[in-house]
Amino acid sequence: MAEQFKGFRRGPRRVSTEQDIVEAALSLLDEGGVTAASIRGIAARIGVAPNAVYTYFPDKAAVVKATVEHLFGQVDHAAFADPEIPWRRRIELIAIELRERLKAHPGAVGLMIGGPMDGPRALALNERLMEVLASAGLSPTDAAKAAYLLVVYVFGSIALDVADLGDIRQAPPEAERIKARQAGFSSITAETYPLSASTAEVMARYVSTEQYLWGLHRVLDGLTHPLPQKPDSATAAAAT
Amino acid sequence: MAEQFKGFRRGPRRVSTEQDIVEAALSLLDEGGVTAASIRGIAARIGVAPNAVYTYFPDKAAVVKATVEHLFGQVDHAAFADPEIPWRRRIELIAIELRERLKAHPGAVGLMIGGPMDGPRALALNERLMEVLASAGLSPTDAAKAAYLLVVYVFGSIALDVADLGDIRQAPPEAERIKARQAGFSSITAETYPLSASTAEVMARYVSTEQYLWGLHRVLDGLTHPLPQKPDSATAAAAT
DNA sequence: ACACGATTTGTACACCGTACAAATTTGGTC
DNA sequence: GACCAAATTTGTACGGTGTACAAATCGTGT
Repeated sequence: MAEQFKGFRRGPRRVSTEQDIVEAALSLLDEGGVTAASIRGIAARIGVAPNAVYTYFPDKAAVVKATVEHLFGQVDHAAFADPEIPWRRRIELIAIELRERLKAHPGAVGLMIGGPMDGPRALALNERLMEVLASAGLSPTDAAKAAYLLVVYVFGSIALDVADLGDIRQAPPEAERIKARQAGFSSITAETYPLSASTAEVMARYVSTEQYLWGLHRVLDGLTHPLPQKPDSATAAAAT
Repeated sequence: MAEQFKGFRRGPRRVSTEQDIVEAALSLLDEGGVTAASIRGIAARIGVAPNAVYTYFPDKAAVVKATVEHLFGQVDHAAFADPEIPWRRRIELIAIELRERLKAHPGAVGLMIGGPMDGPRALALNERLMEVLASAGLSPTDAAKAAYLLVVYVFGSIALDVADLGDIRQAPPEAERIKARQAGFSSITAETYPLSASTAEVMARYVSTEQYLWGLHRVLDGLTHPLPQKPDSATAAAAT
């Protein structure tokens, strides 16, 4: 222990640390989106030259990675550990917590989807999920697969929620938008597709927490009560 | 009709069209990832000055949008329309088709997650899905919600599949990687989290089509056979 | 007081998206 | 065939990005 700590932090540490950088990145992300979270912007916010960041992080990717990890660290695991709460409710609570935590930083969500979710805290979340599912009676293998499925649902849902689904949410396609689109790439979107109005409505409506939880429970239903599989349809296709 | 077509295409159309641009963008995306698909790169591939692209597209975002739409256009809808095939198998077929089509262009997947999926072809896909679910006996409202859930699962699954999950897949964290990480952002990842080896194993294994379909069918199970809801847990939380 | 090492900074390079005006090519009209 | 107008391409340029390199600065142990 004493030997481990021998090499003390030296040098002119004035303002910046890893924490400062990550926090600056997060705040910039919230204010101005992904584009605002630049190395130069981060450095300017801390009051430091851009290159100073490279003392603590080798890459910008590393900064992003650390920021994502920082977000995962804010997720409260308390509900997971409480054995008083029934397991389904526990998962529901953590799904809500995760969603609210991530939706607080929409810019960051775009960063982790397709990005680095392999940090220790992100994996720890998956680990806890598996434990809960195992305690619900699932076999270790099924619990692992189920945990992955749940993660997919939660993140996929949040991603599509936060995503820029264009102007579907805000307004029906007016003539102006159509004109602009046709001017932009006419030959590609020249064909017409039958589109009912309900599609846009549903996508606009699904952002609610209520429907998020509805989907979550349908997934849980399928996990805990899988239907007996007929050998002719799904299994046959999967075996190839 | 005749009046509509009066303004004929004039001018020196030598090499570039919307199609050429999109195809160049896609090929560059496949070869070098997102960073390679730059306006300058696309223009260079067609043998044109970078600015020439802006004749056909107002933005780079428009190019991305068109590329994503182009991908959706490659998805074969045939299985959807065939009433001979049982509906569950139809959904399975389209899920496989979509997955294979998207996995052929991993770089593009990162583009659409959190990106523009509001094109006519993307919406048409959702529309067909709703039709199949409705024909399976679901009410229009439930069909709409179920379609959204399925889209979330399919895209979330593919996204996590294609995503750079770090080195989890490839190798266990060796001392070298740990050292590099600690050198990069020591104070943040200094804490240790309990991590079982199975987490990494499961994530590494789940890329298989078999498990992708397993999850799909569990979701379908939950959709077609939702458990009777107890008023104390989920519904109470959702009502708030 | 001195030196060492960690940290910060200045400068610079290659790349990005894209705005603007000038040049080029084409089709239709006289 | 000459001309015009419109569509397309290009040259140049600006501000932005990530980041490599060497020089300068500062805190700390001896």
